[in-house]
Amino acid sequence: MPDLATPLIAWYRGAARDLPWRRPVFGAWGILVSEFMLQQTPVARVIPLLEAWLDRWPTPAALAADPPAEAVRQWANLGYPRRALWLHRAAAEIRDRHDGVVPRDVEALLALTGIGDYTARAVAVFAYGDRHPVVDTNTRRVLARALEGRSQPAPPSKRDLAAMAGLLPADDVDAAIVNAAAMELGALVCTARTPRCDACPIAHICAWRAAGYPDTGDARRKQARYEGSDRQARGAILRALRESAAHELRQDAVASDWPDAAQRDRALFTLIADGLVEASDGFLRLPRGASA
DNA sequence: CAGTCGTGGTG
DNA sequence: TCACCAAGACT
Repeated sequence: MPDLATPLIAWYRGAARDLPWRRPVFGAWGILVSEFMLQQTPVARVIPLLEAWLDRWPTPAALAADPPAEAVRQWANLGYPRRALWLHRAAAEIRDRHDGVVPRDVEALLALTGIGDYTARAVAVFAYGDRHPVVDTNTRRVLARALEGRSQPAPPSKRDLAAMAGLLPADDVDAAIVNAAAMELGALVCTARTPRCDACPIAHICAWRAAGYPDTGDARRKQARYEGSDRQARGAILRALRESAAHELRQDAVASDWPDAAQRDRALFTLIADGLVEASDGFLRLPRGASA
């Protein structure tokens, strides 16, 4: 196994972006919120909304004290609005189970709503400095190329965690940097479309480069078309509710111009099932929560 | 395991 | 122009 850690650490020192959540004082809650927002949403779109979020809700308890509707509205156009609901639930769980303190233990983090293998370890490592493998889509691509000689990674797997764990130095601080550096390399250099191999600090040990950059195929799931999809219909309904000054709309007026009425109704049904929308007496609202 | 879930920038 | 892509998680 080639040593990736040493060149990655050296490269990261000089090339890492100055991102808000990397500031030493950012705090575990800020890290947690940033990780929720970064799930499938690009960094540049997250930064302004993250800062607004933390200005409004500087602690988990502050967020949990407001109704989920406020979280969904503040989420704005980040996409996948279930994440706003889940972040609100996680905040309440942190208040109720952990005295309002973001837990440090990976198992406790995994038990929170909306937190999976990536986010749990990202918080434990980047907020608390513990030694765990953190594997995101960037890291999987870097390892697929450098170690397996593939052009694109296989679908996510539990094996990814073990593979990354095997690359981490013994020291906690160094291990955290290697985790961050692998992600950063994938984001800046070892990119999905046009990798900048001339600027890569591990090009000399890259199996994909040694093999002549073969196209090994792409086993990733392809995204469904968005235009005309149920997701677009859901987005239109939720946008109308977010932007409603009265915080409610007549059900027969929401997305009334949507071309496919059956699709609109189906989208609304799933939004209600997801807890993103509440319906009563002919009106739709964002969720106000169980307690008054 | 495979399907589902937003939104906007970009090559 | 339009398909691809983006610090995933849940069912």
